[in-house]
Amino acid sequence: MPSLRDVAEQAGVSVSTASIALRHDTRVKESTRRRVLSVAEEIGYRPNGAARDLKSRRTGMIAILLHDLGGPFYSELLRGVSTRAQANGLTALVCTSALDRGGELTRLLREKRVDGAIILDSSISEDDILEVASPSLPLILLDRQIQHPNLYSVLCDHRSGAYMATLHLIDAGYRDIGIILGPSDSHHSHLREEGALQACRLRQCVPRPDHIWHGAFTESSGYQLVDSVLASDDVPRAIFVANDEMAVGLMRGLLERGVRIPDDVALAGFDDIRITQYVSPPLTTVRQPMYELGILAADTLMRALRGDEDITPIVLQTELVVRGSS
Amino acid sequence: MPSLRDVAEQAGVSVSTASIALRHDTRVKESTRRRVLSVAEEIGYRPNGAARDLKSRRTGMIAILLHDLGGPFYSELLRGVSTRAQANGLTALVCTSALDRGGELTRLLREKRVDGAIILDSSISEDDILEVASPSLPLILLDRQIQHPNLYSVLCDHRSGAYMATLHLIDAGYRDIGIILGPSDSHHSHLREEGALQACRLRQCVPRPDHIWHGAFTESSGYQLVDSVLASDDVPRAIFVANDEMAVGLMRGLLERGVRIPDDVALAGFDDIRITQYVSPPLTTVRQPMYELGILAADTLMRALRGDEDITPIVLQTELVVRGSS
DNA sequence: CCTCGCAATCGAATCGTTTCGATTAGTAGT
DNA sequence: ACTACTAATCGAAACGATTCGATTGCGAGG
Repeated sequence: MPSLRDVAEQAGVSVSTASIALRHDTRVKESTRRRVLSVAEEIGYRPNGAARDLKSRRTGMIAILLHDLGGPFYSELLRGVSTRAQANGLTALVCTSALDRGGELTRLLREKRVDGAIILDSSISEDDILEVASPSLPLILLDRQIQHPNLYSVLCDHRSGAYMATLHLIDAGYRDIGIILGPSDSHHSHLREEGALQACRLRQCVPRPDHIWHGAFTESSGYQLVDSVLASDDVPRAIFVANDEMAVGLMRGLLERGVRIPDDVALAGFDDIRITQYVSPPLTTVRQPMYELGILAADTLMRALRGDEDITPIVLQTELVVRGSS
Repeated sequence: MPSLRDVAEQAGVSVSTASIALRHDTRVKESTRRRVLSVAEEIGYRPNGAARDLKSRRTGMIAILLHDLGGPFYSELLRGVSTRAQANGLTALVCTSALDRGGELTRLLREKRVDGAIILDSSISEDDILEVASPSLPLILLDRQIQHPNLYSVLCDHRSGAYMATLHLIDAGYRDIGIILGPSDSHHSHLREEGALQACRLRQCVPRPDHIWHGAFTESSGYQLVDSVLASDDVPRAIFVANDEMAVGLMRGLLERGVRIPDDVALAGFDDIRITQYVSPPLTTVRQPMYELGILAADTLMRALRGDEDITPIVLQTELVVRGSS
């Protein structure tokens, strides 16, 4: 409630002096500075963020836009981003769009209540992104690329991850490969499909078309696919599943039918979500370096905020994690 | 970049008219409203949040303060909060304090960049909370109580949850109970201990003092406790573990030692984190209704923002989830 | 004694909205 | 033709900080 003006009056100085005194500026005499500080303390002065932001044209805050918090690795991502944000004196906020369609875009980005943002949310349209990006609001896109001077990209190499996982299955002796993908309009699904097929081509064991299925990237969709998979006259000996959620669901279904893993069917997933370590057998999967992704995304944002205009995309490699399912 | 003034000039109206025109106020003629709107669109006008907040003294944003995002149920909590926030035209932000000690308190709360906040983070000190709470910044505390006119509490009944779980173990025939708690300075650990002991007293099977252990609420600390537990000359037949992380760790340790669950030792945990469903056997546990907690917290915040001064704490009940481990 | 330079402080403009009381125009009533 | 009223619009004052050029006071140098 008390404003800088109240502090100034009670300390017997002008508002401008009070302002710089609070910022420990050397231009004020030590004695006045102490006086201002003690008055501020005494009357419970708190700077008003809105006023400061308005005048200084920066907020000291950055946003991380996610679709929802359910994602398994968001905590690691955020840890990476926070680390760097704090080192640069910024505060990182997380905002989800799943339930607040557009609200967060308007409040945070359109109305510039943050200095920049990191976006990992394929449900936000390209148009919306293009609309809000500006020289004073650089955006870092994760796992997505849009050509624009104020859009920077940090990508994970999903293709090579899927390639490694599939190659691993093949080279473990399972030449009869099946593939379970996500929704056909999913960019990630598409990339992972390409990687998997590339490995198959290399080893000359491209799966039959009816050994490629599509799920919804959810556990239950994986579970439901078990019928289709087992219905095949010639069940594949190994399956690359394009994400762990589906892989876990499928695994549950297979075990219920008495299929032994990896003896009857080997599995590999993608994402390295936490439960992959706890299912039995533990699931072979592909890890995305989310912490590093956060670090790089934040660093890129800092660069952008400093005016760096190099928008060359940064690509991170994934890591194959071999466990009992293969 | 373009401001309301630019819009007004180009549309040939005053700034004040432009302002209300953009808000679809009926005081402006339909024709001018359209003109203003089209000019705004044309020159890419975007309202400046800081200016708006400064003048209107509200931001339309609320914050959820968590220690970190690693927590298993935060996504449910956030979903609850978001639902209600959106229904009231507010945007919910998540902010973690683990890495940004104090920064988020200053930027968001002290400098009032949000209208209110929901706090679930025992690492934020009572002093800090008391310092920032004010009539214009109501705070909702989850699982914590502080007496203050602008602090509202929503609590989960951890005690009765622990009571139910322990009673369930005893009534399943295991009279020889062990208890694994969290750090002794943890409020949650203390509440859960009370509940567990209350059940034991009721059934007259209070555990021996050396059958009560303390961990760190982490999986690895649970794993490490397996030695102490098995070292006992008289291993308890059932163990109530004060959180699932430790329970899962302990379970892993026990299985490695060839202990059968629940035949040799029965287990119950607390929290109902996701992996409890995937470990074998699935873990009996206590579910906190995080979605409902989010809903209630948000509703309480809305009440507070409307000036309601009733700070009577709200208490939510937990739910026992019986699975294979008991 | 006068001026110069420096340190300390001040005043006023500014950021971009919102809001409220004042003004103008237009219409209707008598 | 004049007032009364409403509808539409305007002007100016906030909101609370920052910032920059201007001012004051004072000791040193000539």
